[in-house]
Amino acid sequence: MKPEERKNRILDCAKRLFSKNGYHNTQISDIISEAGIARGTIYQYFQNKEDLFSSLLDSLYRGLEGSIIISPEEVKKYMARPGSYLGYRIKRTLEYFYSDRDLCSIVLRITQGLQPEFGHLIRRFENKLMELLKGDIELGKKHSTVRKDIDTELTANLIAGALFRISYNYFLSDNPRHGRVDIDEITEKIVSIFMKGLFLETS
Amino acid sequence: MKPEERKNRILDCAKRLFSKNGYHNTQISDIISEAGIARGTIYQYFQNKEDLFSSLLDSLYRGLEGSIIISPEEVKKYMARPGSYLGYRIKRTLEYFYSDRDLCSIVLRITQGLQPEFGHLIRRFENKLMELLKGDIELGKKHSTVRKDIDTELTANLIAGALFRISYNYFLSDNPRHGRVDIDEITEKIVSIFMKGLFLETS
Amino acid sequence: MKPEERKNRILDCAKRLFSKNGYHNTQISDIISEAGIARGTIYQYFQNKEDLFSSLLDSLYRGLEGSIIISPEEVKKYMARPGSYLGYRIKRTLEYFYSDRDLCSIVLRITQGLQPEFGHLIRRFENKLMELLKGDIELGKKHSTVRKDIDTELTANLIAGALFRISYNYFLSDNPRHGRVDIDEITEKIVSIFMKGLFLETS
Amino acid sequence: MKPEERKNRILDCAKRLFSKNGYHNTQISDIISEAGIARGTIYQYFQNKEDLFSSLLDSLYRGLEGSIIISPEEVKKYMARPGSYLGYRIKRTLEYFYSDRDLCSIVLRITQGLQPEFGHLIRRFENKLMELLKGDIELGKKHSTVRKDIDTELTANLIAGALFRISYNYFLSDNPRHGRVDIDEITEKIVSIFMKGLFLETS
DNA sequence: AATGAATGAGTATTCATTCAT
DNA sequence: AATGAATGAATACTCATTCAT
Repeated sequence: MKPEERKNRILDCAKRLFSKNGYHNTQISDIISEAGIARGTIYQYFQNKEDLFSSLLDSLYRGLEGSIIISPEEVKKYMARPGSYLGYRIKRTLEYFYSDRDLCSIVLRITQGLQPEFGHLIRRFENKLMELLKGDIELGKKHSTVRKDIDTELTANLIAGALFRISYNYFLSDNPRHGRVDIDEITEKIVSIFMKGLFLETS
Repeated sequence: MKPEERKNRILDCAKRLFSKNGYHNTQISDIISEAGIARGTIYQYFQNKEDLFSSLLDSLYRGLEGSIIISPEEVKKYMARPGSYLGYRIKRTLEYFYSDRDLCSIVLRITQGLQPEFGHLIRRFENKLMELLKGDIELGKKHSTVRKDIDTELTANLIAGALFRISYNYFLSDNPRHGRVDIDEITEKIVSIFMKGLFLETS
Repeated sequence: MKPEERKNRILDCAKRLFSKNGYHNTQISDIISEAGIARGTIYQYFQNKEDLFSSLLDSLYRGLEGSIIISPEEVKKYMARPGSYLGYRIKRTLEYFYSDRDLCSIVLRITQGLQPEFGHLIRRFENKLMELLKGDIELGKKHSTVRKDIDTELTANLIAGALFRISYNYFLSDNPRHGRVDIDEITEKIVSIFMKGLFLETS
Repeated sequence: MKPEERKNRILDCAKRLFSKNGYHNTQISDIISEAGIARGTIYQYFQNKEDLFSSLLDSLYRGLEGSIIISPEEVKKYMARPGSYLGYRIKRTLEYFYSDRDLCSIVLRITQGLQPEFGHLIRRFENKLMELLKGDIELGKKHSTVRKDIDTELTANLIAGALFRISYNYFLSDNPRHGRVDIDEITEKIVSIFMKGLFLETS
């Protein structure tokens, strides 16, 4: 097995274990026995447990960037109709979390109770999504598809929180839903709420 | 100092420390030195660290129940206008988290990465809110103030996620906002989004 | 057993083991099994292995100060005849090392190859003796009992080196001499060399 | 690079590192990175770390033998005047240590705290010097240049201890003296003490 | 001969919990 | 009830050595 392969194998096993048991309840011993390597080997690739976890977060983050960024062509395409653009963003975000349950668990759950030493790495995920959402909202305001009186920051938080919780609750294996999850359907439902609101018109 | 007092003192110190440092990074040593008691004393009141944390979650949970449940009279009062009822629920929920930053940190952050051993205790908070929100939505549907085509479960998750994130981001001391937070204002903004949606009517 | 007793017991066992096996070849495990205590107990009294060793050096050093300092009355008493004062100093120094073979081994042997982190503590022993010897020589020059043309620093080094080596070679248990060592006799021989030199007068 | 060259290069780097950091604080990693070779290569030339250190001591010892042995012709030459012979021995010994600071540090410092496993190799240095010094003294006694009443063994230890300490303190780079060290001057001062003693004649 | 990734025994240290006083 | 010294299982990390390439 080549070094690069082995490193990825370690990261992979670590991802599974961290996602299942959390940072503190995952021991180096667990990781090496899962990966089928010797105790010392792990320290050839990572300085220590913290560095391993950081590296893992790093690799997950790189996946995020690739997944949820929308290209200029796509922007044009989806900008036409209000809601269609937001829907696309939502769908892409849900797809990111849906694509990898372990990732989802680590980013949305494991990561949360950790110490400031990981703070920076942890925030990157939400900061990135927040940044994109705020950009989307501002863009919408500029194009006059989004109401100008809404609070950008608060709304971005509202959407992000909604997406995190829905991802967490619908995608994680230990919170199983009956049948397969249909992201298009969920997206549509969410967009519908943000399009029309919750309430009937009380003309 | 009376036993009951002492127990509360321990819980209080533990709350501060857990909220700041997390479960694993808070040591018994920290708690006893913060509480000014002897090492053994803590075990007179709690079986072990886990029991102490559970007891703490218990006491926080009892506060939740008292805070966000809406009495039948209030239901009547707020049911009249669509949105006013939801707004009231949102406000009460935000107030609950705003009232105690440590509580907010523990419930929304510290608790997240923990092991299944706490799972049950942890879920109670969100389950309670979810139950109430779902009830609200169903009630709204029955009274024909809420659109019948929305997905109750998903919408409850959406609202809960939004409220959690907003609480976390606006109330916690280490995520400071400029100036004091105005819950009424935040509530109004959130309600507005759920009333009218995000978008301008495109005639 | 009282805490103070226990701490001394640990220091005592550590002294024996360090003196025999050196710093790096003495494990915490060795010390605790020698002292008959639990693994954690040692860390109640000392921060870590380094701190334990430092504390040990400290206590040995305090013994040195008590042993080789000569009171003003003694100075007067011995100052009368040249050589008698130096002899007294030599005797006191030899007695210090002779009194405790472990001390002797630690100060003269174990300590030598260690890292800068102990440098300060290690130097104290030789610095103290050097300081005293240099004082003695200067005093002798002032009283015109010592030749004014000798180099104080170099001579102090010469005497110190001689005393260290003789102590090490005559006193240490693993460098055994036949029969008991007679410090008075050794002292006399050393003084004789420094009194008359090594050589016959070749008048 | 030829094998022999490479082996010497390793020994050379090891010497520098051991002399600076001691045996236990010098890692194989340090040596290979200093020598610019691969980890495995070192084991082609030496069985293990202990063997490497032994080989190093061996090579240093061979230097000692070459340096401080005095040829029969020289014996004749210097035997004439008392003191001149001893002075020559002292000078040669000091020169040996002065010629190589790393050697000096290893022999006089690093080596000291080590375990019995090196005992034999370590003693060789001092044994050799002791053997020579004792021979010198006995020779002096035979030629009636040295006082017959002095204790050969003790005196040899005294001189050896003095030379070790003076070498260590005057030659090592981390115990710097102002200006360059003049071995002839030091030798002269030492010999003077052993010639005339320390004290003024109080006839 | 040279390489360097892999190995795993060895070690210091932590920290929740106990229990004699 | 309160104390705090003692406990020891658990754990991360090191580093000399090996061996397939």
